Amino acid sequence: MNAGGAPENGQVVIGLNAVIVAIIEEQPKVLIVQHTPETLNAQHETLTDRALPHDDRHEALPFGPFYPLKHRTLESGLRSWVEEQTNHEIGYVEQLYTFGNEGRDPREEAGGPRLVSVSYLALVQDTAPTAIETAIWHDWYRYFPWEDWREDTPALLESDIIPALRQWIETSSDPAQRQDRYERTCITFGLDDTPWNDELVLERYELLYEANLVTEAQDHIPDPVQIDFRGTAMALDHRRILATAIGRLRGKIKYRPVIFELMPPTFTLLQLQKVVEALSGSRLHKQNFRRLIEKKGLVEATGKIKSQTGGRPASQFRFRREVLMEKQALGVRQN
Amino acid sequence: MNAGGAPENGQVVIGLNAVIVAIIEEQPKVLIVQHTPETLNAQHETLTDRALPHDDRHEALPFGPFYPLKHRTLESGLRSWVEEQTNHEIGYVEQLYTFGNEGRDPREEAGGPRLVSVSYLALVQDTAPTAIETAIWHDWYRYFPWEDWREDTPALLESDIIPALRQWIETSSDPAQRQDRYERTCITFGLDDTPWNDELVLERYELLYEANLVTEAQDHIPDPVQIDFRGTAMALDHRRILATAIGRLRGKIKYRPVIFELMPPTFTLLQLQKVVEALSGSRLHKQNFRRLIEKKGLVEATGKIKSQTGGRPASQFRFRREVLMEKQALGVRQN
DNA sequence: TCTATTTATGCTCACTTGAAGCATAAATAA
DNA sequence: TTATTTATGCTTCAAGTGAGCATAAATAGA
Repeated sequence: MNAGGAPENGQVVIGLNAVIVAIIEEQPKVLIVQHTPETLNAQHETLTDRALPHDDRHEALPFGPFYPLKHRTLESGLRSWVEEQTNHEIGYVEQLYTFGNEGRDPREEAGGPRLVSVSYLALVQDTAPTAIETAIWHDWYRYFPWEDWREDTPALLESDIIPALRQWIETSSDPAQRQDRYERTCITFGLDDTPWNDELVLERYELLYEANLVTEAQDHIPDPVQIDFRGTAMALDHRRILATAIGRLRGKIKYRPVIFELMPPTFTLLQLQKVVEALSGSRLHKQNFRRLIEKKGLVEATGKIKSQTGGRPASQFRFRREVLMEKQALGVRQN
Repeated sequence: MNAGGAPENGQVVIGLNAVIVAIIEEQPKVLIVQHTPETLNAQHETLTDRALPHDDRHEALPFGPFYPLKHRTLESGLRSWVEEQTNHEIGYVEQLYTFGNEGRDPREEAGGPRLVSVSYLALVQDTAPTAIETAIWHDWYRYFPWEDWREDTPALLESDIIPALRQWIETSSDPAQRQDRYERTCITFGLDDTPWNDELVLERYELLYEANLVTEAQDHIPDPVQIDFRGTAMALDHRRILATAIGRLRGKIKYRPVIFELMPPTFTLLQLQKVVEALSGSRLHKQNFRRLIEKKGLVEATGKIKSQTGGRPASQFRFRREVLMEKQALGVRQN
């Protein structure tokens, strides 16, 4: 018997996962911790029932507990341990998704509780060093190299992923399934003239997973050389959560001014553009970008001028805090 | 001591809330159950600490338990009890939000577990009668009369809500707060030439809540005459969940073809338009709507023709199932 | 039967938005 | 000095959107 709830139907424990994003030197970074198999076992969900190879290479998202007696809300629980661990004030928090899949916690089989994880996206203001030594800021394209189109088409796509996907399409014996695979590949990976859609990060990852092209999907210990071949693998389903976060953020910046949560107090328009490009993984037309930003009225010139830009000095801008109120205030959509 | 988890930090129970939507006779409907105070106490979260008046008028969203030992995933748990209770196959399910606020379950104070509710939006295919006699399909504008702009501007807005909000703005003594209130009211309620944004359902409800203009926000037993004045009140924070669902759905139909989950297998373009209008609460330009739909290639003519339309017979269409795969396939955005 | 009314459907037009590029200004680097 | 880099203003062409005109084909009613 326990304190409350439906004991005969099993118990539940809640955990909080955070994708903590910052822009450091114009690159998109996520806070990553190194987990040992033991710490992982206690905490996370898997995308499948298969266990990951225990080879000590577990890069994982930070994970925190939810203490019902201490935290008034899920979000305040998240904020408290994230701010504690990162020394950053969190500007923006958004709930991503709640995972309740069976079979993530091995202790479940021994009658342990079901682990339900609520995942969050958090944006922090740049880069005071973190309090935890085990945590590192990693470029998020480390995990999704095919998502970075800032310098031309990612090489890995042409040389490896697209051919592998085409082969996966062809290996199906059922014509309807081939058709289905082909269409989904078109949409997500922009095959055959379909335009690339930067928001489909999760859909692309899931397609690769289904096609057995990422390490997490393999049920054998992978060849060490292969492990990081198509992006660095992560513990359990953390790469999936990260993909959710990136896709959500890419969509969000197009219609909400969340971008400023990642900016320093004052910046030039090119700096702003670089951050948008870092997140969306694509290049933007400079003149049109500034026209857009100025039209929206999201920023105002400080009157100051920044030299050492490598060229003509640029006006500095600041974000107009007022528009934060305007919940629907437009973002920086450019296409 | 209990079976697992962090007992010293309190326990947690998970519940599942569903906003089940169907279109019945071209009106947007949600499945509503009548709750007694007792059934409510055991289950839901409140927006504040204040209790609702116990006057037997509790219209509530269907609620179901999550059994970790029975349900592989949260979603399958939801599907199983919803399909059981409604006799409908659910075409589409989307997780909305997870609420973990303190103070919803009165038993918490007596050492009971924290109640965490995961809420879902479910779309069902029309209208076989439901299995539960206590459940009724209600027009969703019953709860948000100000959201229905299909026949001109809602009368309640001009006559009551806008004046009340203006007064609320003025009653603030702090000028900055007045400014803030004014701007938020402009954005959400389209004051002073700001255009009405159909997706801000939740933001509008929360503004009314903050301004003490909805029954749920009042901490006294309301005048019976007043209860349904600004839309029918719901139990606890269910009206808030419903607002989340409506806003999410209104946004979704603009870029994903979820609308077809609500349509019969075959339909005319006007029928499709009426459904979009019912959801978005606005009128659309007929010729432009059909141009849009035909351009997207989401539908195909069946070749058949429907008479008794009250005018010239119309071609019947069906949804092209193929495009369901195309996750990014465009929806029916018209503005 | 004739006519008003209703719905279906094709098409035009003005206007807005978006993508791309030209051109000039004002710094730094060599 | 000159090439290079960045900043910034402006134009042009194409595509998309909103609004309305016009015609077709049914029903409802006198």
